[in-house]
Amino acid sequence: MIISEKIIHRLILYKKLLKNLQNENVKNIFSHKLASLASRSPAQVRRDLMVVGYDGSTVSGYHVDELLKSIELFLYEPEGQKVALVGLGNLGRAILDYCYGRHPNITISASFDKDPNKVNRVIHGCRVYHIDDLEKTTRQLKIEVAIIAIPTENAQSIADRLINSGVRSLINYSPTRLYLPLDVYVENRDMMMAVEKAAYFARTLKDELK
Amino acid sequence: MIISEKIIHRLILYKKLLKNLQNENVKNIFSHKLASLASRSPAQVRRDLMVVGYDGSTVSGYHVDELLKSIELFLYEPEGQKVALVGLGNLGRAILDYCYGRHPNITISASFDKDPNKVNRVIHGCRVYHIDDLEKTTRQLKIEVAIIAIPTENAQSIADRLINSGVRSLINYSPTRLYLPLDVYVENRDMMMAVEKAAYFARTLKDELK
DNA sequence: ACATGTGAAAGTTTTCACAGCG
DNA sequence: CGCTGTGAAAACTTTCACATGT
Repeated sequence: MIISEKIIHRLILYKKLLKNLQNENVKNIFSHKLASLASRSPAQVRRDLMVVGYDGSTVSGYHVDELLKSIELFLYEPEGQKVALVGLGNLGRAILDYCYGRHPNITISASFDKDPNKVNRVIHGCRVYHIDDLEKTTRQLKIEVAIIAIPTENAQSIADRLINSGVRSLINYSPTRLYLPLDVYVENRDMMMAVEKAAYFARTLKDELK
Repeated sequence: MIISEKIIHRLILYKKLLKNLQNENVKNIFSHKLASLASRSPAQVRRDLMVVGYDGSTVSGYHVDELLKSIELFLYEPEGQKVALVGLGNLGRAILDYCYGRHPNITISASFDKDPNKVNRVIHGCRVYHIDDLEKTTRQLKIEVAIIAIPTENAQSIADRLINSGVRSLINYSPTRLYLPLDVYVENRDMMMAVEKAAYFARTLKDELK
């Protein structure tokens, strides 16, 4: 079966919400409750959970720990996955901070910058390499996911170099649109585009429901 | 007519691409060319452009300047819209940098932080206010769009305060999920969730086409 | 009773395919 | 011709509604 990006996105959200519930010592949850936490319909939650193959009980709903385990099993490589971060300006630093300690299996293991003052430092367990070592390090660490956090221009050439070094998935925070092979996953996160969209809906969403 | 988020997103993308073309002095463009720049199908581009009500010519395609003008007319409030930024850590600074000078009509006009060393400074034309002045300043400047760039916990209470001060649209970079009235637009941009999604597709997108 | 899992229906988005035109 | 604009079809996503289980 081929599973859509939307479903994956929601599974990751359910996982996050379930983790919160676990911390609050909630043991079981019904689809309608999880749905309301995720701002979705109960039917959608149930259908999404079909893909991970964990069955709830009709009497007590889903067992939080078990469901969490099933979703994680479905989503993640058990041996862990390494992520590279290109660009250690304000944005790169923020990404390191926001992601640090959030996931046991997925870690930002290398970052790259051209500033010699940053190279060789270690931030949140992530070593900073010179950008010239991008190919070598990426291959050595078997990195498959990369985050581009440089302001512009050479984003495309950085992306090409990453893909040539074995990276299969990119998150692009630069304002440059990237053109890459079709079997590479790219998520574009142009910050200005997000603001423009929000501005449009601030104008038009005044009365109608979403 | 009610226009979907997806179409708006693509229109903003077309606009950006057309701006690039304009800078390269390209005068006209066919739907198939714009489509390939946007990684979409020509039919989709033509259908999207229907909503802005600008008709291309069958002989030379779309006139870049005219089409750009039509899209902008469709998307933006002519008097301009003001954006608030809450949180001036690394992420907030990065957002200011990435958005500065990118849009004539939409500007980040106020930012908020609790650090007294930051308050009253002006960065890229954006004045920093103390977080206690959030309500007053937001109302005074008639701000309708806000960006939440604080790491966690009180994101919900900041969001509530923003909505109570007239904000209609939010971009949430915090890892906290926000619960707000249905007539408020929220875009959640949890950075870790993006990485997790990318990691999943790095594993599964190895051979199949997207 | 009440919640799950799911076939079928409804709704939404994308693509096809072609009339019409310079 | 080779393009646009668009009705109609196809593909995809969400919701409905109910059989089933406890």
